[in-house]
Amino acid sequence: MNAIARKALNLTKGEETRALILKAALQHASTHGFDALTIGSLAEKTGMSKSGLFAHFGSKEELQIATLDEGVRRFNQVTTLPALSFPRGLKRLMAMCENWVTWTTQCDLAGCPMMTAVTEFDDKPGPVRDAVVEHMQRMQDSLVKSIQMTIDTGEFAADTDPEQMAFELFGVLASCYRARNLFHDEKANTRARKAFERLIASAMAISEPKIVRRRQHST
Amino acid sequence: MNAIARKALNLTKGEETRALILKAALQHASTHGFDALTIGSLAEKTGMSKSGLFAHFGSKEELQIATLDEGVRRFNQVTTLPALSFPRGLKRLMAMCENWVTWTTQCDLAGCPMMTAVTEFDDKPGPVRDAVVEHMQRMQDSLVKSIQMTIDTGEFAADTDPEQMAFELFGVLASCYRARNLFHDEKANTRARKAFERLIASAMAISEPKIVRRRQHST
DNA sequence: ACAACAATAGTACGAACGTACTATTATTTT
DNA sequence: AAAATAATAGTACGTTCGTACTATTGTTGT
Repeated sequence: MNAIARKALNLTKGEETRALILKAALQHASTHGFDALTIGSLAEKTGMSKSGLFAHFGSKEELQIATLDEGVRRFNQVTTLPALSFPRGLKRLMAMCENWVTWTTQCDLAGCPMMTAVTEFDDKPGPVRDAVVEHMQRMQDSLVKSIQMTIDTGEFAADTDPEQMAFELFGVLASCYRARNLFHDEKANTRARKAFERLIASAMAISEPKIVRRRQHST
Repeated sequence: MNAIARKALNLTKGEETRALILKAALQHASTHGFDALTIGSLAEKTGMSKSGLFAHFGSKEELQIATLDEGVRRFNQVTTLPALSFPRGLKRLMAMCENWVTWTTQCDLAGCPMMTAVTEFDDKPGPVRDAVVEHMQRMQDSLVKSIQMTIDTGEFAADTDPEQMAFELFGVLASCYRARNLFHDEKANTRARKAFERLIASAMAISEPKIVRRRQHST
């Protein structure tokens, strides 16, 4: 990128390089994990010197956090944001589910970087873990809110437990990623969609016509 | 352990040490992952020398695979095996689900080592990945078989899709582990149980009395 | 265009890694 | 008890790691 194009985007040279590094870093982390996100390998991948790259972050932990942030940014960009164009309630929730299934493919990532980060740092205290927890908590809150909205619109039964449902939706996604990445199962996405549908269907409010059985006859 | 006690168990000194190492290794891997399973840290943890420990495995990969095998062995020991004492069908399947929820606690492990291994090696070709795939495939097959049995006993509806159900059961477990390890959510186990129940209930065959609606009246 | 500054490269360091190779103990077999 | 063998420890090597520190190049504002 030349200086003129950069100015048009209001980017300094440093910011541009940083973005390029993070793109490579996210790809690397989504494939090999955040621990494999070494300064050396990333320097080689970007064609930079170790020290030149290092200067952008100051520590490996900062690099990991920055990469995680970038992952979340991209995630929101291709899942949450587009879903907002749907009316709040069931439509929007369903759009989000569908976007979850396809987002890594859309972003040209091997696996889901957040899912990787979760298992990698869930028992490793420190700033990176803190960042992971914060991000995942925020995502979960936003999901719970979406479900609550669907209750509020009357599309989900009033006694639906939003947190329980979020818990189960997340599980479907985890299972989908595993089937895709470990088994290369082509049916993974289909299975995930079916599971989402089942989950959503079972939460749906039964609406008219209300059926009242006056008499029951056994065969 | 002295030589006499060892002989009683038909163990050579080497086998005993190996078992002790693997116990420590499994604990370490379940907490910090299989990549953090370094010869040095493990030697320190067991009070052995690096070379003395190394000699038992010959390579890091072999150590990782042996640790994974040990994890699977323990898993089967506390989940699959006890479940076999229940009659085949729904009872046994439910026992397995319950055992999944509690097995890491029972074995004094921080996280589920297999779940960790899956995300750690799903994109890292090599013998360890091969071992992970094989183990997970075997587990899934056994789960599918259990579900099929429950269909055969008539407890699950005949049109139940065993693979789809296995997919969803696994997701619940993944979500449970995440909630426990990342969020330290005490409700994780309860949520998992509820999810299992829901999943099982929705697959259950509707049995007598068969209700036939002769007339429908709208309110 | 030139000074001021930002960005990148170069070099060096101690630590930890996996794994040879050899030496020394324990254990087992005869 | 001695000989044979298994198990463990010691030492050393080349790599790679993260991160200082300094030098050089590139960019930007005046």
